Amino acid sequence: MATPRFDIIGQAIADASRTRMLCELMEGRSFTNKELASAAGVTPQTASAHLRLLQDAGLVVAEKRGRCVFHRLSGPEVAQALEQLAAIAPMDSLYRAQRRKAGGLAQVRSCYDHLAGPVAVAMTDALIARGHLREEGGGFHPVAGEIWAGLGVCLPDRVMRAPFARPCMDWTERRLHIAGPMGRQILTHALEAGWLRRPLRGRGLEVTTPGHRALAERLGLGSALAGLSGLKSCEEA
Amino acid sequence: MATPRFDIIGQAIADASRTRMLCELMEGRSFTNKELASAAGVTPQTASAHLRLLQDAGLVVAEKRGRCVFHRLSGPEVAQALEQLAAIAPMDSLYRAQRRKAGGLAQVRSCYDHLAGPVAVAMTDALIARGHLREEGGGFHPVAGEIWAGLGVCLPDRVMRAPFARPCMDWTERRLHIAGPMGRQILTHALEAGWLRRPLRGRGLEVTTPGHRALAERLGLGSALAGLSGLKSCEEA
DNA sequence: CTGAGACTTCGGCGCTGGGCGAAGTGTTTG
DNA sequence: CAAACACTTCGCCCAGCGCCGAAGTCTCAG
Repeated sequence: MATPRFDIIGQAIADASRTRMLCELMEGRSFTNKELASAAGVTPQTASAHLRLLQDAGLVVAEKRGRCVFHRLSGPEVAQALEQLAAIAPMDSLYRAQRRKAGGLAQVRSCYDHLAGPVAVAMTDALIARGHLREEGGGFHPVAGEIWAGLGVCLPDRVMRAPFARPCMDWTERRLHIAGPMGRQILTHALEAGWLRRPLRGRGLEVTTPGHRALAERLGLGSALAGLSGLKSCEEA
Repeated sequence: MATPRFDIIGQAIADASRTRMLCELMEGRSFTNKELASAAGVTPQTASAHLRLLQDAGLVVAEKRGRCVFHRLSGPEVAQALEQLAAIAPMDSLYRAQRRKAGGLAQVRSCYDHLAGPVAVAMTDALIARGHLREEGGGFHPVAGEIWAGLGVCLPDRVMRAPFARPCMDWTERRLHIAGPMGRQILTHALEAGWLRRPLRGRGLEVTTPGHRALAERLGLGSALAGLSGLKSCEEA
């Protein structure tokens, strides 16, 4: 029989430790062996074996700089496939408790190359409610040019000609939100405009004061952002 | 850490036998234990264990009718996730040889709920070349109404209002083709109009004589269909 | 009722693979 | 050069799982 070798990918993601590493890597940044070992709760030598396996499966690429090795997902297709899996995978049972404890954790975060978390879902809802975006047939369609006006963003023609919004199932919200090229542009712009900032330490993204104002004024997200003023990223224990 | 349990899905697809079963199930129909055991090359009792596992992972549902149990993928999300994985998974090395031997096998087939195979790819290309479909930002966009005229198909308003075409990476061609709601409509129509037929035995779909004529005249696919006249589905060995 | 067929359960075998401690390699710092 | 550090390799232990033969359950045909 002619078959794609799902099993090779399956082997790679079949282990809980590797799953945790991949979830970490979904943030889009590079991570060192040590960071990923800590995220997975194993020793560095075990993590090393896992990462080698993930590399062999083609999910992860490594780059050596000095005495450090930086690992990241090998491409957007991988992130997209993992997202798709997350849509059908059960959630970690520890999740709900942890989320309560962690508070603001993951309110805003990056999902490989676009925004995710409750705020991203709220943004998508607001864009639809205001007529800037249309949901149909399982996809998001921008109402020509409108979406950019809604965000108050000026974008290059190249992007205007390819404003395709791929839906993405959020891990925590289980709701669709904007991914794809448009999602990437929104994240990029939000970072460039200073609405969001990657904190030096820890996970997630910080909403800056101008970011608060912009999202509240342009999309009416004041209430969704209510608990976030001065939000610092939260660490576990 | 809050994580989706990729590993549960991973465990389920981590085995080559289960991979073969899933590929079989991707056709979209229901299959019995015995059929799937044969497809995977294992005994029925082993297949039974595998299917139980796939069921526990939520990938497959079983329906008991009389003394037979029919298994099928639990939903479109599963098929979509598997497609996405196929895009990043290496192909079975036996594949190329088998494909040559099998000849017409898989020239046209269903991929869960839409068309796949070389002919589906050619259809997509033809629709783009003729201006009925636009590819941008990683998605396909119908040029309003035109695609249906191109296919000579009259479809309900409901579909016209939601003509979203999700791209799908074909297993064999490694090329994008039409999936999503539009893909489902195209497959449904092709079956209803008698252009395609599910053979009683064997895999894939048959292109009927009217189907040949319709695709050649409307989309200029005469050459793509050249080797297929009177095509019967091919069995292995 | 009896036999055949589809499927599942059970038990046992053998292999694979995750885990860590200890030791090794290469790089940066002092 | 020596010490610190990041990472990898090696060797070992043990749990888990794929596989099949044999036996059991359920359903249908005669």
